[in-house]
Amino acid sequence: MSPRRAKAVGGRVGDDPATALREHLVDVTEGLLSHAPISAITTRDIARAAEVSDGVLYNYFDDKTALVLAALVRRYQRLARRFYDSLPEAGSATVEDNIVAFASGLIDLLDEALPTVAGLLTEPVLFHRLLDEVHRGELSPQRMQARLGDYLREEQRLGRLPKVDVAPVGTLLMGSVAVIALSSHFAPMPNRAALSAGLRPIVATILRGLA
Amino acid sequence: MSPRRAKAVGGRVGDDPATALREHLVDVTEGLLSHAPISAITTRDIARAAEVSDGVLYNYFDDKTALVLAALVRRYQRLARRFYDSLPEAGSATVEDNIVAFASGLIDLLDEALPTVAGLLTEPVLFHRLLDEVHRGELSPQRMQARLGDYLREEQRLGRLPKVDVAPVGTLLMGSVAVIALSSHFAPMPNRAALSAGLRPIVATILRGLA
Amino acid sequence: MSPRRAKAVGGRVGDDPATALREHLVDVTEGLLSHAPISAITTRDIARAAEVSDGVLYNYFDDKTALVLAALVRRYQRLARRFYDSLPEAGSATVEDNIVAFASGLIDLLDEALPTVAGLLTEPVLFHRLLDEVHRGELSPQRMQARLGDYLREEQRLGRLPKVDVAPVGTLLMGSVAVIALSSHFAPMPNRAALSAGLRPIVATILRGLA
Amino acid sequence: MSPRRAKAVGGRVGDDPATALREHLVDVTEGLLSHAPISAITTRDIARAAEVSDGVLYNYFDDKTALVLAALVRRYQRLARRFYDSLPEAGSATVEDNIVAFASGLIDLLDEALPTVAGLLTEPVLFHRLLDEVHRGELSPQRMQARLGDYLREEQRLGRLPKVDVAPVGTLLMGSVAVIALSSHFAPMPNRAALSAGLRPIVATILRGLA
DNA sequence: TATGAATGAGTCTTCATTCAT
DNA sequence: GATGAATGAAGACTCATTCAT
Repeated sequence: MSPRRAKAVGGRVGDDPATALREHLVDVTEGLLSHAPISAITTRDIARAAEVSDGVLYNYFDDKTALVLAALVRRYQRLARRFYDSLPEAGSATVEDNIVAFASGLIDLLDEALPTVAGLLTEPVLFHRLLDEVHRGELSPQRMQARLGDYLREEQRLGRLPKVDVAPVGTLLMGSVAVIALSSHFAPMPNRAALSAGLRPIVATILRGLA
Repeated sequence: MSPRRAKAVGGRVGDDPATALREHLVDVTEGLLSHAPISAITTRDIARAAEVSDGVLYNYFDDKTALVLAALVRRYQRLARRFYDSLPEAGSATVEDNIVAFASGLIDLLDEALPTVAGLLTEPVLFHRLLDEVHRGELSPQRMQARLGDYLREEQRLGRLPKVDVAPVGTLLMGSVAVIALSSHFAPMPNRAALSAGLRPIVATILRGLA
Repeated sequence: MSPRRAKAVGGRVGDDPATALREHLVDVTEGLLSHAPISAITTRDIARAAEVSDGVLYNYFDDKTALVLAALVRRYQRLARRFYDSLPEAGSATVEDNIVAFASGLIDLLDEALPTVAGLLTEPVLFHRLLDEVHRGELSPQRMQARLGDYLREEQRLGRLPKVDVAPVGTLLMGSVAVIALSSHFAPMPNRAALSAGLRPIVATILRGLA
Repeated sequence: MSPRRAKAVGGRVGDDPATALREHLVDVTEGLLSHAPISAITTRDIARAAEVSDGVLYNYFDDKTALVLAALVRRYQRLARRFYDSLPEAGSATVEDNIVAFASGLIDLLDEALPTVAGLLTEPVLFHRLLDEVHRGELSPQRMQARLGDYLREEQRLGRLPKVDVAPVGTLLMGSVAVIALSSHFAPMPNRAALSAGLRPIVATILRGLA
């Protein structure tokens, strides 16, 4: 019953052990977020998964919400980073292929993020705090749309795209992608393969619309 | 221990009073659905809001879930009905105006439905039961998309639209609308007016893409 | 919603209809007692089974307990009556056969009564009120034991049984029967056939003990 | 909202305090079992009686059922142990005295166990789980009957009992004892003294029956 | 007198949070 | 700092009983 050391922190060499435990809790919570809706994750689940006692979390976070928020931010950043890293370079391949690639990246992103986001809409407080955090950072959603705009304008500069307003492309593409990703969750018989296949004609239509 | 008469049922003239309370409960629950995520609505909240005792709901529904389901179905039908009633006739006005009108209706629909739908993703059982109910009815989501297709084909017959495949239009339009509706929830400072304004160039781009 | 006649009372010709409904409730409740433990029978179950409204029972009984008590008394009397009617006559067949017959009747009685009695021990109030009722009547359990005594003394008078004290026979027989009946409920693998078969050697032992 | 230390655990010196509370809960529940039928014991009653908060029981048991089961097993073992410890040795005193002693022990056992056992018949799940537990242990009911058989055969070997089949003795004795124990519950005015007094002639009759 | 909807106390169970050790 | 048992407010649901009609 006397205080014991946390068992499973491990701690990367050179890290402050206290910080290490904090990070460990966030990691573990982030992991749980992919498997269950927030409301179904209990503090005990987290403690068990982290192989740590029930009470520790309160040594590092004000409450459960604060921990979950930290995990959500981390999750968002991981997904956003992966998305950014997969973006094509202007001038390479064909414009259509590149836009399809961009859309595919978005689908992957949404596909993973949607369940979590959906679960979040259930917790307005958490949700708005997450938005605040996320918009503060350099990987904000706004910048994701802007990035597509940058790419398109670069292609216009390279003469591979007519010089018209490219703003609607963002909305059209994001939207189509969202429909596709959502459909795979909503449809009575999810058929993501077919929907993904539908991506190319959609991109083609958008590109024709730019002409 | 001392039963009393229900206080707030009121009852529309000519209604079966028993049915009246059942409807009252559904009404009240539907109302609560707009203000709070499903998981945050307790049976007590419902009873309080209905000014009725804690146990009544079980006189009319098997379950909290059954009541909530009834309220969701009602909500869906109300929104879908409003949407259908706002649809333009082929041949009237301009095609672009009509599609913008269609999209506006969708935005209104999604705007109200999204929080509820999102909250539903957390409750798979309820969600699938709602889908079953909703697909059984005449206002099913499928028919909503089909309706746009019908309209576009009618305009093709009238010669106001080129005779190409109109399928992508559905996805593009639904998607853009979803983005716009979602943005109003995600953005730190929702600016729906501006987003709605962006609708016309988007529709224009889609129409050009059909040419 | 206006008062209606009870639907399913039927009423034997010439009966006071009010009494008829009272009896009907008792009948129905008695029926339910064979199928479920008392604590699992709700007033609603009774009303449903009687095809009568939820509240009627309170027009004829102080509360649920009073109705159930009436049903228990009726049940007891029915079983006891059946038992009495199956008793052998002194002088007929053989003494051993007659005692076996007596024991068989007891087994049948206990077999039906045990679940109900067991369920009763859960409700001390009800239980003691039932005992009071039952001991007041002419079919009291005491008289059941006495009846065996009467039979045995009659056989002694007929010279078919040695003239010793027959009092222990009652306890021995009732007890063995109880063990047999109970075993069929308690045993992990009830094997009533085998136990019933064991009856004859037991009776033989008892008779030898009387010599 | 404001957790406090458990008040009444006390803890026997040297015990693991966690185990102490678990045991305390079982003790308290066992105590309640003697005073009230299982179905009338609420989790709150237990918590109150243990002077502990409503939720603790779920820190140690899956279920109310699990706790009650533990208490029942304990109760059974306590009673069975007492019974075994009171059994006579073959060869000592007289055979009749010894069998009377055996029967007295059984009466004591049944007297305490009957109300609980009866209440159990109402809860089939609990009942079968208890049987499983109890049959697994070394104090199983089967061994109780076997024990009497062992004793009688030992007396036969010592020449103090005729060498006939002793099987019926078990049923006869157990049964008579059951009748006596039951009578003390069924009779309007329990008169256990008188009934116990009736034991000797019964045993005498049984022994004569063996000759 | 019969109806049956309404009542609400009471049941079991969960879980974020605290705090003595 | 770490522990993890204890807390107790809630939550969904049941059901004997009442009473306006």
